[in-house]
Amino acid sequence: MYCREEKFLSISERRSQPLFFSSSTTDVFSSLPPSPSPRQLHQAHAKLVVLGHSSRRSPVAHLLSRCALLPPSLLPAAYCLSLYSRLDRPSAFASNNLLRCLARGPAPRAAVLSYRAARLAGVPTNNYTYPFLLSACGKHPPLPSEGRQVHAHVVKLAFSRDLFVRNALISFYAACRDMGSAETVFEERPDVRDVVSWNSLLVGYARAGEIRVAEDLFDRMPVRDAVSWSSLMVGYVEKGVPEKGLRRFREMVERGVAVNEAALVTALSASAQLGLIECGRFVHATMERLGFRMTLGVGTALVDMYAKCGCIEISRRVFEDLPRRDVFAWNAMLCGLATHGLGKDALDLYRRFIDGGLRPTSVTFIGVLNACSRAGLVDEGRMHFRSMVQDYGIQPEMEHYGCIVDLLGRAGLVSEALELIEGMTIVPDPVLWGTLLGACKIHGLAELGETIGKKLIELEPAHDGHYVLLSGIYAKARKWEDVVKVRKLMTNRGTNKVPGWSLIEAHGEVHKFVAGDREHEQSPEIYERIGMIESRLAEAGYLPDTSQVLHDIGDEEKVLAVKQHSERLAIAFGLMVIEEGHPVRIVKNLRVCGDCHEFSKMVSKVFEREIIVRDGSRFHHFKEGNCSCLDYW
DNA sequence: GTAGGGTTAG
Repeated sequence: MYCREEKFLSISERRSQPLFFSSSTTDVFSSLPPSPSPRQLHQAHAKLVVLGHSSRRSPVAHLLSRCALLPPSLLPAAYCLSLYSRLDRPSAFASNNLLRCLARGPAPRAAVLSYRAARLAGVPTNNYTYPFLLSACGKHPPLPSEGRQVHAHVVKLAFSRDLFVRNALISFYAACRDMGSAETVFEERPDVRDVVSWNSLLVGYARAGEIRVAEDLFDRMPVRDAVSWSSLMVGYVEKGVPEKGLRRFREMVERGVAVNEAALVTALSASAQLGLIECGRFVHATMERLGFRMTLGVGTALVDMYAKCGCIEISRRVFEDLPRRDVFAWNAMLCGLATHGLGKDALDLYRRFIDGGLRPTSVTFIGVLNACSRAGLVDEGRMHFRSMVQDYGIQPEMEHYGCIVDLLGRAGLVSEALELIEGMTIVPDPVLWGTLLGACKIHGLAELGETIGKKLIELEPAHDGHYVLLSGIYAKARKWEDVVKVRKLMTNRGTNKVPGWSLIEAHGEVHKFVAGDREHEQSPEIYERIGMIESRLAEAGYLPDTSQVLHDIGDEEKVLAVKQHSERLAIAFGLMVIEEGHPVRIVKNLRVCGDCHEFSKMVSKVFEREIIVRDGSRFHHFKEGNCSCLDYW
C-alpha cells in the first residue's frame, strides 16, 4: 500500500511529503512475513529510516527482536549492533534483543561486552536479560568466568527467583561441564523447577558421558517431554552405545511420545553409525507414518544414514528431493559419494554447489579431497587443496592433510607426501603418520616404512595397529626375523589387539561375528558353507594370499587364520540367509585384508552376488569380480 | 519478548 501510493508521487512531491505520512510503524512490521529474510528486514529498516523512526526505541527494538529470530547463519550481528547504536537511551527490551542477537551470532562473547557497556551506560536490565546473556556464556567454547560473574549479578539484583533465569544458569553450568554447580542451582530451589530444569541437568550429564546419572535423572523426572527422551538418546550415542539410543527411540515411539526432530536426527545418526540399514529404514518409516514433515535437519540425517548404510542411490534420491539444501546437506552428500568411491560424481556435485553460490566449509573440502583421492585425481586434489586456502581462506586441518597424504600415497608419491607432512604448520598426529605408513606398505617401501613405523610405535606404544602395520611391511619384504621381533615387542608391551568383528543384518536381527567365531548357533553350517565357497572359488582359480597374515606361523595355519576372518563368516552367512538378488551388506570395524578383499571379489563373480562392505574408513562394492575401491584402500 | 535437544568429517 505504502509503495503503491509512492509510485504516483513525483520527486518534488515526495520531498514535500511529511516523513511520517504513514503515521504508524505498525504498518512496517505488519507487512513482514512470519519469518522474514535479512533482505526483508533491511527493507523494514529502510522504511523506518524514511519515516524518521530509525532512532526511536520501540520500533528499533522491535526490528532487533525480528533479527534475533533469524537462523544463526543469516544473523547479521554487526548490523544489529549498528541498529542499536542509534538509540540514545536504550530500553531493557532493546538491549535484551541485542543480547539475544549477539548470543546466537558467531561471536557470543560480544553479548558479554555489550552487557558490560549497557550496565555502565545505566541501561536497565530485567529478568529477560539473563537467559540471553547466560546462553551466550554457555555457547561453544563456554565462557565460565564471565558466566559466574553474571550469576553474581543475578543474585545481587534479585533475579534468582525467576524460573527462566534459574534454568539458564543450570544450562550454563552444564555447558561448562561444571555439574556440581549445575546441581547446586537445581537443588537450591526445588519449588522453582520445571521440565526444562530437569532436561538441562540431564543434558549436562549426558554430554559429560555420565550416562548412568542421566538415566537415573530420567527415571526420577516427574514429567518427561520429547526433549528429555532425545537428550537421553544423545547421551547414549555420544557414549558410543548407539544401539541403546535406538532402543530408547523405539520405546519413545511405542509409548506415543510426540517424536521431535532431534529424536529423529539422533536415531538416524545412531543407525548411520552402526551401519544398520534396517534400523535406519525403521526410523524413516516411522517418520513417514507419523506424517512428520521433511526438514533440513532430518533430510541431512537421512542422506547421511543411507550413505553410511551402503545405499548411496537412495541417499542421492533423498538429497535431490530435498526442498531446500544448506551446506550441511551438501556436505553430507559430498562425503557420502566420496566414501563410496564415487569421486567423479562427488566432484560434479561440488561444481553444482559452487555454481549455486554457496560457500564451502572445511568439511566440504574433506569431501572434495577425499573424492580426489578415491578417484586418483592427483592434480585436481592439489588444486582444490590450494583453492581451499587461497580462495576460501580455510586453513587446512589434520583431516585435510590426511586426505592429501592419502591422495599422494595412493598415487605412489610418498616422498611428496612426506615433504608435505614435514612442512606442516600444525604438529602431525599419529593418524597422519599411519596414513603414510599404509602407503609405504602398499608400495613396498620397506625402508621408509620401517622409519615411520618405529617412530609411530615410539609415539603410541600402546596402539597395536602400528605394530601390525610394521610387521606387515616386514612380512611383505619377507624379513621374517623382524616380523617376529615386532610381534614379540607387541606381546611384551601388552598392547591389546582390537578384535575384528563384522555385522550383518538379516530379517530384523543383527548377527555379529569375530574371527574364528564358533558362537553363532548356525556355526557348523557357516563353516561348511565356507568350505563349499572355497572349493567353488578354487575351481575358478582363486589362490589365497597369506602375505598379509601377520602371524609368525606356518603357511597352513596362515591360510586357516585368513579363512576365519570375521567378514568371511559374515559373507558365508549372508549367502545362506539373504534372498537371491539382494546384496549382502556387511559392516566391519577394521580394514579389509588383501586376501579377504580378493575373496569377496571372487565371491561376487562366482556366486553372482553383490557384496557391500563398510570397513573402518570406506565402502567396498564388490560386483562381478571387481571392487569400487579399484583395489586401493 | 525468555530457558533445554539434533545433522556434515575422523
